[in-house]
Amino acid sequence: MDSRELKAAVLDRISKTIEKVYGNLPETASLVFPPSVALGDFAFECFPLAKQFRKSPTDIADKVAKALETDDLIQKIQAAGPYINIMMNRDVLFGALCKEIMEKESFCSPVTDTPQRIMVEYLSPNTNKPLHLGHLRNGSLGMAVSNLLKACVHKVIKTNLINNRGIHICKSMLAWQQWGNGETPESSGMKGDKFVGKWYVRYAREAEKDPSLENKARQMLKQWEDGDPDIIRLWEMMNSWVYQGFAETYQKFGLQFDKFYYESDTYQLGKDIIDKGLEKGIFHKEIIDENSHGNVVFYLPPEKFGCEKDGQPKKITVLRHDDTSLYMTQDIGTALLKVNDFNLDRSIYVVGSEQVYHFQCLFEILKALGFSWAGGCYHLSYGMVYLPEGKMKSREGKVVDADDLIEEVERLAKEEICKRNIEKPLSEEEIRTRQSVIAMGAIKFYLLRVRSIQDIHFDPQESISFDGFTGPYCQYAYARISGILRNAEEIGISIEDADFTLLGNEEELQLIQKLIQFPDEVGLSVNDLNPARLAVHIFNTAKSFNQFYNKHQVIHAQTKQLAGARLSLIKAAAQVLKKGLALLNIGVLEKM
RNA sequence: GCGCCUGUAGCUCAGCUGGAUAGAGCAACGGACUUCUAAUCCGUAGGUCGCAGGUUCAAAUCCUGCCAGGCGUACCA
Repeated sequence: MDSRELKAAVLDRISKTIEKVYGNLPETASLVFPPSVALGDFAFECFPLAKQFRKSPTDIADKVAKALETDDLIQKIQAAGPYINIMMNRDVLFGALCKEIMEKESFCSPVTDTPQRIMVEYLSPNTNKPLHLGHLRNGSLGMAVSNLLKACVHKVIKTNLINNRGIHICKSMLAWQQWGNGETPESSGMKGDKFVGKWYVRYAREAEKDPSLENKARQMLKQWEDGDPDIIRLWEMMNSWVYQGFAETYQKFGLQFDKFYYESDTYQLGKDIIDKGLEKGIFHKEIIDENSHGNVVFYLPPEKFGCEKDGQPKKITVLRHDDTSLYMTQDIGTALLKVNDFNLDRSIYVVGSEQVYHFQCLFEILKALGFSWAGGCYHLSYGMVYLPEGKMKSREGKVVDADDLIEEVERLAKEEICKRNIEKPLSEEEIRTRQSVIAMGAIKFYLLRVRSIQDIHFDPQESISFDGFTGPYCQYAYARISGILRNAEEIGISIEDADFTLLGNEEELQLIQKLIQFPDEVGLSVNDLNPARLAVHIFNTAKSFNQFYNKHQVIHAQTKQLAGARLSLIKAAAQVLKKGLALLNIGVLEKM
């Protein structure tokens, strides 16, 4: 019996009792958890019934509690004010549930009745600079959301839309062309994305002194769109450097993609759609005057987007007057391509919150174009990452580089690992594995533990901490359980000996409660596309285990029946921790 | 100006489909390792839930107004 069936069975008995007492089934009924496990395992609130039966909730609680009978499932019933507190049979609460968790792989999955085809586009880097902390936040979110949706048995397609064309890309190309002297990542010993990023920064520096560069970059963009072979060759070469560099970081940070889109492949489709839309009168070619430049624009519906000061509807440019495309052009093309390729029900865009307006406009345009699937598009936005000295600005080199951060946290993890294994030094290989799992866990957890809508104020000290509400704290709980399981096996303690009626102290109840709550927490995290909720719950589970661990013995318990029962409990807890962390794309270690 | 978001303990944040005493982590202070890994645990201290109204038996949570901060306001992405 899993936790949902367990709750449903309890609720069913309460509902039937209410019907017996008041003649009608309750209109709404759900179980909650008492503020303290000493009160009971579940609680039923009678507030909603007060209206239905025109009685005070305290009265109802009292009457229903008296009428409820104990049975194979329910051990004890007690009214407490407007609540009915329920204590479960220990054999069922601990035994059946732990067995379920240990044996059934899908124990935590809130499987949906209506599986959908869902695309999660995330990361979507520019090919003119290396990945930074913001990308790590984006990547952590994208992976976690994908995992969560997949756990519900949705078909998820993880996509990376590579922004490999446009004026900004030309800038790094121009700088390399002017001052690069044929240098390559290989000849300079640099990672490819770092190398190209260097030239982007160089451009910005030179452009301050020489404003004519802006025009040269624009010219180069036009040449690129016209297919100039020299420019295309240069572009291909520099792109390949960047892709190579990105691939290393994806691998290291555990980012996976099922499909790569390249804006160089999709912008043309965007242009075609806009041409057709222009014919149909969805878009409009501006007349050139002092206010407009002859661009192709879309007028946003005023009832939704308001008006300009002069009372005109707001417009948004979808194609430049010189026929070069913009971000919006490309995004329209890509959106259609995605649906054509994968027949999607939903399309999720994991993109920073500074672009909410852009996506509101994009989705509005898609709707205006008559695409029925436009309603399935959703912008999953996340807050900015601030540094102690303010907002990250890549053009000014004011960023936390992704590779640097990873390296730094790995170094700290290594220190901790070695400190703890002085007597029996570990192999280099073992250290590398452990430091990577711990460091990645630390970074990902730090980035996922707050709601995505919140801005993150990046504190270098705190971000790499392994204490408190962190990934390594959760991993450590798992490693401790693993240690106990190893020892138990050696000593010959087995869950076969378990007598679950011996369980029921405060710490055991706290822990089992976390395991019961797990599937619902996963479900709520999926509904809100909010991995932070799950992160909190995993942490609480680890904490409940640590509290239990500090106060009670497992393999040295008074009897082997108790030892077996506790072993079963912590083994189930380990499964939940592992599964939960895996949903956040965080690994676990048997030993730390 | 307008739009969106945020405002809860010294700091970073949960809680926001209204319900039992408003929680956690960090930092501070005091304790616990001859005992399954102390990357742990326990205790102390710390809060007019931005402000003011309203709805309700019940508001951090819902509604209105205001204040403060952030982002956006498109021929950048």
